[in-house]
Amino acid sequence: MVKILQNDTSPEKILAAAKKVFLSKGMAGARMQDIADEAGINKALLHYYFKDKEKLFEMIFSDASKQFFPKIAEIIDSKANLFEKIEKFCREYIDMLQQNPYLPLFILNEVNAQPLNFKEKFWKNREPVFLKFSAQIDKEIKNKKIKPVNPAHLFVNMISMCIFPFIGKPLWMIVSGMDEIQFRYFIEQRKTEVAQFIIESIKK
Amino acid sequence: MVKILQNDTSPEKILAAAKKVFLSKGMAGARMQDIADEAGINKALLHYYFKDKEKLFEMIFSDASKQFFPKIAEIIDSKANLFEKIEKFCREYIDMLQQNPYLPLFILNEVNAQPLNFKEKFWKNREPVFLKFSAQIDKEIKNKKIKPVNPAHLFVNMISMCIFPFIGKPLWMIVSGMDEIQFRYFIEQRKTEVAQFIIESIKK
DNA sequence: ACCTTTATTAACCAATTGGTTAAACTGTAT
DNA sequence: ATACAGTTTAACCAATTGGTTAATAAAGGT
Repeated sequence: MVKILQNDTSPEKILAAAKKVFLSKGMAGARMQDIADEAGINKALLHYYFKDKEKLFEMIFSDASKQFFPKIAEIIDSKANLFEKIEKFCREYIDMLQQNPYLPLFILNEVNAQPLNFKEKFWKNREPVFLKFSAQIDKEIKNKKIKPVNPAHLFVNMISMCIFPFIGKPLWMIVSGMDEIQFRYFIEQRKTEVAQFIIESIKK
Repeated sequence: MVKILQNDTSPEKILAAAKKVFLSKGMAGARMQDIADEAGINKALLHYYFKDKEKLFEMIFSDASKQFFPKIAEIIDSKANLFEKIEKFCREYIDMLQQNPYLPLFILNEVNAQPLNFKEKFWKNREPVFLKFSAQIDKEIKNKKIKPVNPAHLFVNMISMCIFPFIGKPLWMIVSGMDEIQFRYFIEQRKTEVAQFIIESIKK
């Protein structure tokens, strides 16, 4: 079932189609013909506007990166106290992933496939977001606001619980017997459940 | 760098090579010629012993499933108390993943790509592992041993924190600046840290 | 109207890739 | 030695696929 996109310029149609195909099939599984069909245009136009598959993929990946990463830094940098930040992060990040459920698997597949390529092209001049987070945790520990926990594990735990359910969605639906509507509600709950779970664990 | 396997029968060499290639490249990215090279044999032998790419892939996937899933049920079913079970699960499951770090991304990519196919071929007659876990949680809540938590979220949280670090490994190494040795130590810590983090959150 | 540039397409091309074949090789039983 | 079954290989084949080309259509300026 190919849904042809209308009302946009050709490059826009191509990007929308490429995003859809690359995010669900990945670089290796995506077919240029499928992207052209999805966009409702001739395959040659893909090369006319974007040179080749790799360039088109990089375009999509770059876009996806901008959704996936800056959101984390943005909240870590904000001026809320720790618990508020944790709540805000879990709520907003899970919400963003709910609207882009294929993002995590897409990004992580590519980073795993070519870590060095990713580091050089997409991780130059990034803010040291984890160091900031870590520093704040250490401060809160020193001020006796939270138990002495390892910031690295806390950070990874939080990220894991936010992201993984989207990667494991179809498996979890099979295991739990949930349907689409129940899963949607389950994710809705997690927007507050995850932060609560974390805070319960680290609060004094 | 192709390392040719020796001392085994051809089918064994093929399976070992196929596992290596499929787990790191996935179905779409894997090449039959690469598998043959890795096994140090002629490509035609792949078809002689395993018919075609799909059959060979299913062989590997079936094997991987047997590592990935039964381990969960095994521990959930054991006769320990809840906290011991959580500790045992996190320790043993993370340990297993440490020895098979590509397993999660491999399994989850395939399940996401073809959920129905997975359900029919690999999830028939499985034990209702989540229901058992859920029942035990409800019992512990009723007996006032732990806070009233939602078993579904608890289960997904635990699985997420165990599995995700292996999917996000290269990204986390870039973000945190860890090298291989540090990451290994980080995982070693998580074998106890994750369970502790969970128990701190739910204990009364 | 006419020309020029840009956009779009059908047809085509070359490389890759999964899979086949027929011949050669290896070991074993007679 | 010979026959025979199972094993292995080089060469080949057909389909797929990323990418090109040359011709056509559309748009814009004069």
